[in-house]
Amino acid sequence: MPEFKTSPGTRDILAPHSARWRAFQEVFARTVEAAGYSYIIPPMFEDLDVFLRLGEATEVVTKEMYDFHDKGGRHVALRPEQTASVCRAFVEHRPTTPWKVWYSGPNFRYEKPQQGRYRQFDQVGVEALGADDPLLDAEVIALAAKFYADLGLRKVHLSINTLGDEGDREKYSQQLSRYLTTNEKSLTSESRATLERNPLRVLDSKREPDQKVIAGAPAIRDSISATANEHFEAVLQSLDALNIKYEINNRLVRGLDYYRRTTFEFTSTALEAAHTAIGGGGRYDGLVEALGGPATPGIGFALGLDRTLLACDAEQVFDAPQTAVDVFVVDTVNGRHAQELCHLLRSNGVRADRAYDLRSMKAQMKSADRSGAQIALIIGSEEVEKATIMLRPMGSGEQYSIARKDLLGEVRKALDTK
RNA sequence: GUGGGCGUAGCUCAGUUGGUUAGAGCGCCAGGUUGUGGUCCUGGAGGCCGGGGGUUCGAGACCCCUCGUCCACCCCA
Repeated sequence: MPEFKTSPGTRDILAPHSARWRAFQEVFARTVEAAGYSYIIPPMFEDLDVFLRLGEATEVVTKEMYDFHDKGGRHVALRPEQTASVCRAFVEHRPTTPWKVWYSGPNFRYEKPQQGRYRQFDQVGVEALGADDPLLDAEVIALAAKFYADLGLRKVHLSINTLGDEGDREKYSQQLSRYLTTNEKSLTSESRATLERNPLRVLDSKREPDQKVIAGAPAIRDSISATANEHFEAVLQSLDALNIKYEINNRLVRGLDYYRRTTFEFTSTALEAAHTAIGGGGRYDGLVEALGGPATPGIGFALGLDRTLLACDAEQVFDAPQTAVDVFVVDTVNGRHAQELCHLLRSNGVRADRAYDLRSMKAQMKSADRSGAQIALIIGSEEVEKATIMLRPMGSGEQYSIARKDLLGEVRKALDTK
């Protein structure tokens, strides 16, 4: 057993999986940049207070933060998500609105790891700040849906809800609290504890006894303001116009307390177990203000790479891309011919690799096979004498001699006909 | 954070009621083929049986602790 292993909830991502990750990020970049979102790279840690603004009832903040004091005595934390950082960046730089950005990178939450749940986990996402327009809500949701489709996913389910405005949320929270308190005896002890902290979160409970109580709970849509309701209607209408299928789920509250109005979640129906949630987001119209900026509306979403890729596995789509070289050079003379040929080929845009330590031809051919190269170039003493190279298209069982000076042309020709 | 399953070779896993030098397949290396891979054959390397303690004449198997991992809850991506 090795002395050192990765920390719990972290892991190395090796080929071919790593190539898939990169491709994933590239597809995302293409999708959102085509909609006018620019790339932002926020720092991985910030002043702890930035994240505390996410809400005192948010478990991500209260229980799962990776925080520490740095050598200068600052109390900092690894980011648990990126929305807060983006809003902080907005306040710090005051870009013109609407400010539409996308990001990609790791976040950190101190949780008990499971499949699809890591302490360091990657998300991609977008945030759009400075516009109230319900059409923007629909655009953001449509963008996420398009991205899933671009990956090839079909079994993605969209749930949507509105939490009303700040006052509505509070009003509903009290109303719900009254209802739940009345029925407290029927709730599980866990939910009774949750009820103390944040009544809205009780709606998330999947426990049987709670489900019965929740089924009879008042719905938030009945207690939101006319303007918030109007906003929600407009979002739905726009989604209909874009032909995006959704299900209104008035129990959907989500774990981050900053959400106002529109909130949504994508689940994969191809996945089972606890990690079906592959992405989500919503409006957070009070967050910029909470971070000391001017009242600025905002909306965004984040998708988990791991879970989305698990969904891809389940649907057997979005395979890892091939990263093979084009050519493998076998040199049984001294290795220097391979060195020079590789250099020449690479300089001319041909992907080339070789073996080292002057191993036997058999061993080098085996490496050539494993490399996935389409052709092997073989150089032995005979070739060196005649200034030729043996060109062997892999898989054909045939090979032919070419003049060394014709290398580039012959290689290109052989690659083309493949 | 709570509860449960599982930790044996690089990987996937066997390992009888505790009994001598711990196995297989795949992968890796070498040879069969002194210039040729993908098939086949032969051989080889590679394990403090997750770690620590205990029971026993004897532990990979049993007990305790610990760490890791997986599953459920919780939370969420």
